[in-house]
Order: sequence, then structure tokens, then C-alpha cells
Amino acid sequence: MKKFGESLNPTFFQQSPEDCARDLIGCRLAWKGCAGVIVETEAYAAEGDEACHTHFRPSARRFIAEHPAGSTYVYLNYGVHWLLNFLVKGGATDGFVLIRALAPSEGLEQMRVRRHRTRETELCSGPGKLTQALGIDHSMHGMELAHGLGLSLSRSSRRVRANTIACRRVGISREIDRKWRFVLAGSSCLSVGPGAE
DNA sequence: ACACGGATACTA
DNA sequence: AGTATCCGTGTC
Repeated sequence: MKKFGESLNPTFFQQSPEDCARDLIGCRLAWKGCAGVIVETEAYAAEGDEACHTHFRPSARRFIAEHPAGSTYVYLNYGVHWLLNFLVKGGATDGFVLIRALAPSEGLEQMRVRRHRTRETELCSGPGKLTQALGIDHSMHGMELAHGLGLSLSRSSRRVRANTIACRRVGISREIDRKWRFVLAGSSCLSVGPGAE
């Protein structure tokens, strides 16, 4: 099918979902003229994680079997919002990383039009918001990282890594104790704060 | 606080 | 067919 964009190292998505989600903090995500720095992610494990789609969707299990590491997994949530995930595969455990928030860096005017909002902190501060801002929908489902979706791996600087916080995932009812949500500390573009502990 | 909305996967 | 569930957002 399609090939990876040259800005991406495929082995990045061949570690555990947890490590992948942590390392994506600080990376630059770009799509069709818009871009932002990833400031919030969540990891989901295909095995033993009841919050992962694989636990209740045969189609998710099939998706993992039929797609390579790094493929986009895009689905409609609550009938309203498209959510962007990347397939993690080939490491200790397979799974997904949900992209939950960006700090906008390029194409802000286009984002403002799509979002009907002007403030920078309201453009990509949520998993549904960022897909709306970037114009990502189901047509991007199952794509490999090429054709305009550039994921520049600004490979977590020590500073970013030192400021990445692990906390509880949000919006789920099962497996709520895993600290598989990762945020860039102090970012003004998070969906919600990191919470206590 | 609550409405909005549709794909997926059940039960028949 | 009909029903339950779901990784959210904006406005009430």
C-alpha cells in the first residue's frame, strides 16, 4: 500500500504503547498545511486492557492484524467527533496511541475557520478538537504515514522528557487506574489538567 | 447540568 | 428491526 513519510522512523511505533505514547509528547504533527506539537496522548493495549477497542470491537482486532505499525486508526466517537490514533505494533505488546491535544504551530487561521474559535488554546485542546482543526476524518482511517501527514519526530529532548507527566486516562469507565495518559507539564493546550497525584 | 449524534456489535 | 455502548464538545 502506502509508504511512510521520510520524516518518520517506523521503529518508533514498534515499542510498547506506553513508551510510544510518552515519546510522542513534544513531537510535531502536521497535516495539509496545519501543524502542532503533541502535548497530550494516551496509550491503549490490545491485550489485557478493557478500555481498548480490541476488547469489544472485532474490527479493531482485525485492524491490527491487517495494518503495519504507525497506521492511522480513526473512528467516530459519540457520533460527533473523529479521534486520531496510531497503531503500535511489533513490540512487547500491540495497541494504540490516542492523540489528545496539540499546541498549534502552523495553519492557525485555517484552524480558526474550521473550529469557529479564535483563541489558540481552544483550537486543538482535545482529541475531537484537533481532528476538526486539522480537517481529519474517516477518509484518513488506515493510512500509513505518507501523503501529507508528516509526523516529525523532534525526538523528545531531555527537557521535554523531564516535563512529561504520566497520569490517569480520561473519559473511560474501565481500567481507570492505569497511568497511561501523558501530558506536557504546564501546557495551556491540554484537554483537561493532569489532576492530582 | 445536559443534549447532540452515528458507527459498531450485540440480540432476535 | 431494535437496543446498548462509546477514548467528547458546546451550550444550557
